[in-house]
Amino acid sequence: MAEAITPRATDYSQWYLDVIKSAKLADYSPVRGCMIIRPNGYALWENMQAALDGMFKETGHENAYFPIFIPQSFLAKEADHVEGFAKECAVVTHSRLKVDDEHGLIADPDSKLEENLIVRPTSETIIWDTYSRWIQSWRDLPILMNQWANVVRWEMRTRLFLRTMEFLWQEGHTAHATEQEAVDETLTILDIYAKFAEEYMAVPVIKGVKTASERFAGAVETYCIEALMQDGKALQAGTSHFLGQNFAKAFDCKFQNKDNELEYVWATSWGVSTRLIGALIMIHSDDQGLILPPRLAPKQVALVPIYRKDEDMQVVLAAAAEIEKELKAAGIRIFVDDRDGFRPGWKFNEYEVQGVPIRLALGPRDVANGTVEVARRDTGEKQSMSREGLADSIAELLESVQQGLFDSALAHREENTRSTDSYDEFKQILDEKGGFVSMHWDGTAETELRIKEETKATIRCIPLEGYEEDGVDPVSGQPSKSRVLFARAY
RNA sequence: CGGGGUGUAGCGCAGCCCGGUUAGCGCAUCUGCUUUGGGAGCAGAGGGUCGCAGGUUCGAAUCCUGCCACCCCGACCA
Repeated sequence: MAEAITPRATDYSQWYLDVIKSAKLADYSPVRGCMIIRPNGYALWENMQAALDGMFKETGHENAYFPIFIPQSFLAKEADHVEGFAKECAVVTHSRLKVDDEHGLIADPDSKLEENLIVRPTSETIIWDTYSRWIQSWRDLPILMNQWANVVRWEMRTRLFLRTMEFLWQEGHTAHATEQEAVDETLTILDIYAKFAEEYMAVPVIKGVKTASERFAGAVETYCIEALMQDGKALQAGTSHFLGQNFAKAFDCKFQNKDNELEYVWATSWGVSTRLIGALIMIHSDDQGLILPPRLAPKQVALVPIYRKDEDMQVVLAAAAEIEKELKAAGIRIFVDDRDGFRPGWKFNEYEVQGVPIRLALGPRDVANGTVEVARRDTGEKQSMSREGLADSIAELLESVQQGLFDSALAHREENTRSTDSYDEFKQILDEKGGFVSMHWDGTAETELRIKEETKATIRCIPLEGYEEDGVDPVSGQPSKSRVLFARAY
């Protein structure tokens, strides 16, 4: 046994870190809280990017790129925004190093910058400064823009993928002539996020609205998708913000409308990050390691050739090459592991730990019989399949794995979503079972805060659908118009 | 920032209380032979400023002082 993965039941946090390490997704860096994304992790991210990017473009968005440095003064322009981000900004103050006799290498005092630069924690400010120059007329609108970038937030406590000081994400920033158009955009993106999570990641999500206290700094309304992890904790998987005219006012971004009047521009911003990889790991994987949904898996199928003698090797590798060609032609991402210095058992284990959805084993016996051994990672089932029509069988199996992962994640969420009208029962559910708890809430920040302080549970969202009903908040005794979803969260 | 912990080979650790030959062990690595349908076996080899800086001592990984870093648990967050 090279490295053991801590079982989930023993220590869920350690299990999560062990899975990342043994699947070679990421590594720690010399700098606290930063993460090295290894090829296995990055390939996964690239597949996520490709799918999302396609959906953004289909809905009329274009990619651009803005600088990593933002003048410090920009951050000060939107009051809520600065309050939200000021405490976690990396600040660049000098432009040079020099060797000092006493202290070694130091920032050269003579190179102190005229104005400090902030390493972007998000790009609203620099983008709205730019939009104020780009937008004059209603003809300049809308602007539907996205960027793939890295951002830095100086977090106090970090966790690989879930919260790192630097992370990769996409941030969309759109500008509109009317409030309705901006709200519609916010919801269009929310739908894209939910579709991506469910159809590609096989992660069921709940669409909802954040409460005022959980809202993005500078937003009028924050919409989100929330997912439930295997340990019963919730994770915010993506957010889409309706920014109103807040940033337009802060950066004096006005346009002349068809009636010849000056109006402030309406805004949205939205993002998902490498945190999604964390969600993927926590939702599907098991004590043996990572489990990847086929649609995002960099390797969908790994073929392990088995042979003893040299003449067997020739025959087996030739058959493996045929299978490879056949499956590739059918658009399946297959990898033939013909490395000689590793034994089959070792390879079986490697692909299991790395979450490859389907593993094929091909030995002299199979070649003689015209079969191949097929093992699926999610259920562990093994079967012998005929080489006849193999590409179709595998494609079907991949779909079945994809659907199976979604179904079991959904079943888990449903089993762990409970409704209550009693605060005592609410606490009991959180302590004994975890998961989502649906309860009435009077809509006040006071009650929300009290519940958070007493139970560590937060309102994950006010779901968009299916939770409206008249009732009473059991904590305050005040009337309520809708249930909301509470959970302890990452 | 508060609480706890850890720094010794690439990784994981022992040794430290009670100072004393050449600082050990497991995994990994390299070489050779045998192996190959579920993480191979045997034999050999390489690899260390014991976190950093002072101090005590004939002698410090070990005792003392100071510093630094990282990890875990809380408050904050995509």
